[in-house]
Amino acid sequence: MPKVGMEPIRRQQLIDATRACIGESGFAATTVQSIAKRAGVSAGIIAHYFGNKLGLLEATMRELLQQLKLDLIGRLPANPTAEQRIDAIIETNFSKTQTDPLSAKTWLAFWSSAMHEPTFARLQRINEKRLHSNLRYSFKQLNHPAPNQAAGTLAALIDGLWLRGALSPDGIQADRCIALCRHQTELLISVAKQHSNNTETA
Amino acid sequence: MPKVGMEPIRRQQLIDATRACIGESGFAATTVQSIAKRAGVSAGIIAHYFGNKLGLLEATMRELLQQLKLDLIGRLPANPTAEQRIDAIIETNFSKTQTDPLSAKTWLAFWSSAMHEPTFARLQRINEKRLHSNLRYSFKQLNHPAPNQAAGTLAALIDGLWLRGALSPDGIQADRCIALCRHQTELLISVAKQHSNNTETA
DNA sequence: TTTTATTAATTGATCATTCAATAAAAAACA
DNA sequence: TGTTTTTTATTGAATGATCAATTAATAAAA
Repeated sequence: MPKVGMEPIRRQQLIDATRACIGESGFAATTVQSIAKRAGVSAGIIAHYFGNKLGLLEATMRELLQQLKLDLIGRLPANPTAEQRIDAIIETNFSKTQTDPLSAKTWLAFWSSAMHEPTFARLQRINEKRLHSNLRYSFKQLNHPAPNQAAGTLAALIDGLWLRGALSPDGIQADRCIALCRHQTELLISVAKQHSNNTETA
Repeated sequence: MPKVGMEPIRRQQLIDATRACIGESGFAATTVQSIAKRAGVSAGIIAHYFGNKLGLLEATMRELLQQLKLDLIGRLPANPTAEQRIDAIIETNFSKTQTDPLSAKTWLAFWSSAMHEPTFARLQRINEKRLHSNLRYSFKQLNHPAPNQAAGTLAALIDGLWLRGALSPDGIQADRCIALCRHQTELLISVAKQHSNNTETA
């Protein structure tokens, strides 16, 4: 049956199947057999395209991160204001593609594996730092007196809502999470404005 | 060698060993062999006291939850004010016993397993609800206009700081987390007070 | 003599990886 | 153009390791 040029097709099929398996059954129950079966190919092909199981898992996590990155870029207007940037970050993190139960479970599975798998830990840390520095930059623009702290608060709030949603039987309530994050942002900005007024009049 | 009355001793040894194994090597690498070895007993004894591996894991998670519960009770003064109650909750969640890297990793491992293991999911949900309802009750006492939302925010912030710390190479920075949560609580209370004034003068 | 405590070895299942075999397609060659 | 060789794509079976659970055996204590 072999046709030429299957590599990109098979790679994508296998990555998709991996996401589906992890989301559906978790990391522990995701075997190369179950992935191959879902992708409709033989298990041996995984070694051919990804070297081994870890290689496939790494490629899968990379794609999740890439998707998140592109999603944010797509939501950012040209020359965004600080408020717009924060808003785009919030919306991206609670977008449909990120909060459907399958993706949410896949993310959390990778997060917990990152504790003991250096490959995942590295990727996870890059993502975490990007979120934090994007937020910090925005709060700096808003003259927040403690941009680092404000960014840490909002980043943790996003991750926390995310985690609680992933573990909840109802899944992530995106609208409610976005509303909560927006409200929190307003709170943090109002603190920044009060500070601005105080230093101006001082 | 058998002595009588070993049951409580062995149970505790095995639970401790399980926590240590999961915290050190993660869920995937924690086998009954590795637990038994660390506890200095034979693997067969696990079946004798806990039925099977899942039974031991469940007992381990129960102990983590119990410890958290007792920790909070110990920190609550008699007839606490709402502020005191919130403060005790924050301090408990970032206490030494909860934030040392081993415990943090063990918690996160159970959280992610809860996605696909109903036994863990049930226990995790009970804990989550207790945190939320404790906070909601306190914000209600403070006349916060949206106690449910305020509780959701602080609970998510706690979990988020917790998650980010568990995945960070530096571990959980308890002091910083507590300071952040306190600051957030003040923010939320100040909103409550403004609301009180508005409704009084209206 | 029965109960409690414990081990070490066995069993059977599962899993990732490797490997030999197969064949279509492409390239090299005649 | 026709033929041979090489490359690419794929499978299914084997290999060997690992693991949870079971079991038979042992012995102290009641």
